[in-house]
Amino acid sequence: MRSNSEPKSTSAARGRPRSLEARSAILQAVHDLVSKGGYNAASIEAVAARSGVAKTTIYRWWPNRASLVLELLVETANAVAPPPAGSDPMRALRTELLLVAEASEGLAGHLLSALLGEAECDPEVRDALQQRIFTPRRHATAKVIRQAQEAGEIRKDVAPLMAGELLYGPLFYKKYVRQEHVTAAFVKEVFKQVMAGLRPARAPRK
Amino acid sequence: MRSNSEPKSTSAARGRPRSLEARSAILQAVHDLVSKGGYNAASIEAVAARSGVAKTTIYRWWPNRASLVLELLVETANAVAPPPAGSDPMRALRTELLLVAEASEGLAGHLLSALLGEAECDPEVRDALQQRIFTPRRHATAKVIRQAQEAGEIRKDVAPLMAGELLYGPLFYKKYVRQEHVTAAFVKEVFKQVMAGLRPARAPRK
Amino acid sequence: MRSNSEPKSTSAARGRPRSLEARSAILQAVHDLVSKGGYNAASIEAVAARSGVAKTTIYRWWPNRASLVLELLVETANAVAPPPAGSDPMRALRTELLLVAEASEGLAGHLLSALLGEAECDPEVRDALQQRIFTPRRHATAKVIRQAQEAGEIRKDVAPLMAGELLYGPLFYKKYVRQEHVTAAFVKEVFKQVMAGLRPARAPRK
Amino acid sequence: MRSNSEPKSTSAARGRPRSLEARSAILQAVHDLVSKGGYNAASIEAVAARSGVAKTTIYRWWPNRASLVLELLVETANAVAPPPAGSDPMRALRTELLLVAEASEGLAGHLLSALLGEAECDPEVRDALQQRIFTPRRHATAKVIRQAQEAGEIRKDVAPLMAGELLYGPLFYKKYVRQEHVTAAFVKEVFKQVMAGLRPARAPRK
DNA sequence: ACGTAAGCGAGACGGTACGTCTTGTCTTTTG
DNA sequence: CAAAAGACAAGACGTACCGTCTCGCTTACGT
Repeated sequence: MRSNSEPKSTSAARGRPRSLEARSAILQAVHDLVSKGGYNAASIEAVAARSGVAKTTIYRWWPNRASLVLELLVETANAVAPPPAGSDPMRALRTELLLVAEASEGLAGHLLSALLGEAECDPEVRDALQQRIFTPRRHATAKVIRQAQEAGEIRKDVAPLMAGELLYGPLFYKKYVRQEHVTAAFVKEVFKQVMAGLRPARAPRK
Repeated sequence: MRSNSEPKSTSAARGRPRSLEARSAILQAVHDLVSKGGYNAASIEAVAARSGVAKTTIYRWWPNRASLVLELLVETANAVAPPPAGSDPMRALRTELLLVAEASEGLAGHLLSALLGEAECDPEVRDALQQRIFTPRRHATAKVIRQAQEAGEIRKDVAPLMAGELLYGPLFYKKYVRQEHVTAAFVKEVFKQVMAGLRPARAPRK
Repeated sequence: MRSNSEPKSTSAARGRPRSLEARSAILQAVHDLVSKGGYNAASIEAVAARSGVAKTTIYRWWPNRASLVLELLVETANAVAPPPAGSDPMRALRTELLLVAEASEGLAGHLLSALLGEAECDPEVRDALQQRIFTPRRHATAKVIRQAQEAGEIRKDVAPLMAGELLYGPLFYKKYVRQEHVTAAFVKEVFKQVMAGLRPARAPRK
Repeated sequence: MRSNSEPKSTSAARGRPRSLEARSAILQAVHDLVSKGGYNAASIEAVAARSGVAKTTIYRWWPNRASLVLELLVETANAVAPPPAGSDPMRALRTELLLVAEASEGLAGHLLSALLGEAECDPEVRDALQQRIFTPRRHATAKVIRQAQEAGEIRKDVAPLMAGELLYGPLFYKKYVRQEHVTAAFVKEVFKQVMAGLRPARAPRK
C-alpha cells in the first residue's frame, strides 16, 4: 500500500502540480460520508461526487478505498490519541488506555472497524494497518511498560508486549469484536484488574 | 435476523415442504467458497451457482449474505469448540481457551472475521452475532469461572464476566483485530499471566 | 389453444368437479387487473393473488396468460358487439362498424391490443385469435355484404371478404396499429368514402 | 423516448466520446437476435452478451428494450421503404404501398409487430412510434395524394389523410392485426378497389 | 359407506431477465 | 502533465414472474 504523503523525490516536478485542495477535499468527503452513512456510504463514486473531484484523481493517488480510509484513520488517530508520554509510567499507561477507548467511540473507531472488514480480504490492508497503526503504538506502549518495570511497578518476568496484550485485549475485544460500547468505567476496571496481576508479588500498592 | 433452523411451531405445515437438500447444499457451497476464496468469493450468485440452487431459494430463507454465513458459523463453532464442561473448572477454562484459539485459525475464524466487517455496517448482523455467538459463550464461560471461584481458585472480588474479558480479550485482539496468527504458546502464556492476577492472594503459586 | 368452456363429452366426470366459482373469480380478476393497470398488471401471480385461487388451478385450465385473456376477450366481444343482423344490409354494416369501433375503445380494445403483442411471439395465440375472433366475424360481415350485393347496393365485382378489408382496415389500422382513439365521426367518414367506391357505377344513392 | 442519434449541440463534448462501435454492435445484435428468435429473444441481457457490450452501456443510451428496437426499426424502415417520390403521383402511391407491404414481410415487420405490443403498455413507446414512424410517413403520403388531386386523378372532396387511411388500412389490418401474410396480389387489388372509389366521377375507368 | 380420483389451496423450487449499483480502466478536452 | 468529465467492461445485487413440483385437504362419483 502506497504511502501518499511524501513529497516527490525528483528535483523539480514537471507538469501541473498535484492539487492539494483536491487531496483535502477528498479526505474531507470521506470523513463526512463515513460519519453520516457508515463505511459503505463512502464509495469511491460517492467520494468523487461529494468532493467535486474526478474518480481518476482518486485512483491516481490511492489504489483502493481501503487505503484512502486508512490515510484518514492515521491522521485522525494521531490527532485524537497521541502515543503515551510523561514521567509517571503507570499514569501514562492508564491515560493512554482511556484515550484509546474514547477515540474508539468516535470516527476513528468507525474507520478502524470498517478497515478490519477489508483487512480480512485484502492482505495489503492488513499489513498497512499493522505498520501504520498497531506496531508503532504497541511499541510505544511497550516502552512505557519497560519504564514501569524499571520503576518496580510491574513484574519483570512479563514481556512488555505481552503486558500490552493483557491491557488492550479486553478493550479491543469488547469494542471491535463484540462491537459493544466501551465506557470509562469498564476501562478503569480492566486496568485495575490487569495491574493487580502484573504488580510484583508481596508489594501490594495502596 | 431470522434463525432458520427451528421447525415450524404450527401443527401441519401447508404447501410443499422445505427442501433439506437445498439447505445443506447451500451451506456446503458457502463453506467451500469461503474456504477457497475468502468471504468475497461467497457471493449469493456464486453460492447459487455452486450449490445448484436458485438464487430465489436462498433469498427465501436468508435475508442477506451475512445471515447465511452466520448460520454456517454457528454450526461450525458448536461443532469445533463446544462450550466448556468438566469437573475441574481451571482445566475446563484452559481447554476452552485453547480450543477457541484453534478454531480461530480454521474456517470458523475466517467466517467470524468476515462477519465482523459486515456487522460494522449492519446492526442486524451485529445483534445476531451477539445473540447467537458471543452471549451464550460468554455466559457459559462465566459459569465455569464462578465454579472456580467456589473452589477458591479465583478471587471472588472479580466479576465472572470481567474475568472472561481478561482471558479472551488478548486472544481476540490479536486474532481478529490485529489479524495475526495465534499460537498455542501465546494462549498458554496469556492464561498463565491472567490467572496469576486472578488467583487469591493467600494461595501461593502451585 | 384449448377451448375451456365446453362441458366434458364423457358421460360422468369422476373426481371433484371443476369449481365454477374459481373460474369466474379468475376471469373477474383478469378483468379488474387489466382495467386498472393494463395487460402487464395481469400477471398470473397477480391474478392468483387477487382471485384467491392457487396458481396451479389457473395453469390446470389455461396454458398461459394469453389464452386466459383470450377467453375473457371472446366473452366480452360477443357481449359488446354481436355479429351484424337485420333486414337492411347497408344499415347492418354501418351499425356493426360503429359497434366495433365503440367496443375498441373499451376493455375489449385493451385486451385485443395486448393479445396482438403476444400473438407476434406465440403462433398458438395468433391462430386462436384468428379462429375465435377474426374469422367468424369476417365471415359474418361477408355474408351481409353478399346480401347488399344481391340488393344491388354493392358492386358484384368485389369479393365480399375484400370489401370487408376495405371497410374495417382503416378502423383497425388507426386503433390497433397507430393506437389512436377512434371516433364515431371517423368511422362514419370511412363508411361513406368506402361505400362511394363500392356502390355500382351510375347508380348514385342519395 | 430519447432520440439517440443527434450529435451534441454544444461545441466540444467533454469526457470520453461515445463509442460508435459499441452502438453499431448493439444494433447489429438486436437485428440478429430478433431475426433468429423473435422479439423475446432480444432481451437486454442477450443483446449485451452477443454484442460484447456491457449492460450499463446499453442502459446509458436507451431507457428500455422498446426504444432500442425502435431505433433499429427507424433505420431499417428508411433503408427499405423510403418515402414516396417521383413525377407520377399515382405511380408513386402504388409503388410505396407495395414497398411497405414487402418491408412488412421482412425484419421491419417483425420489429413493428413487436413494438405494437409494447406500445399498448407504455405510452412513451406509442408516442415515439407515432413521431418517428407513422406521422412522417402519413404526411409524406398525404403530400403525394394532394399532387394526385391537383392532377385530377383523385377527387378533391376527400381529405388526403383520410385517403391514406383507406389505402393503408387494409394492408396494416391484415398484416399487423390479423397477422396474416400479405402478398403483392392482395395489395394490388386493394389499390385498385380503393382507387376506384377515389377517382373523380367524370373520369372513366382507364 | 367407502374408496378413489380429480380439483383445489398453499407454497417451495429451478430459472430467466430485469434495472441498478459500484469497481477500476480508458479516452477525451481543459487548465 | 494533472485534473475534470464521463464512457466503458465487468459483475453482483435483490426483485418479479415464470411454469413446475409436492404436499394435505375437499368433494363427488363409483362401487
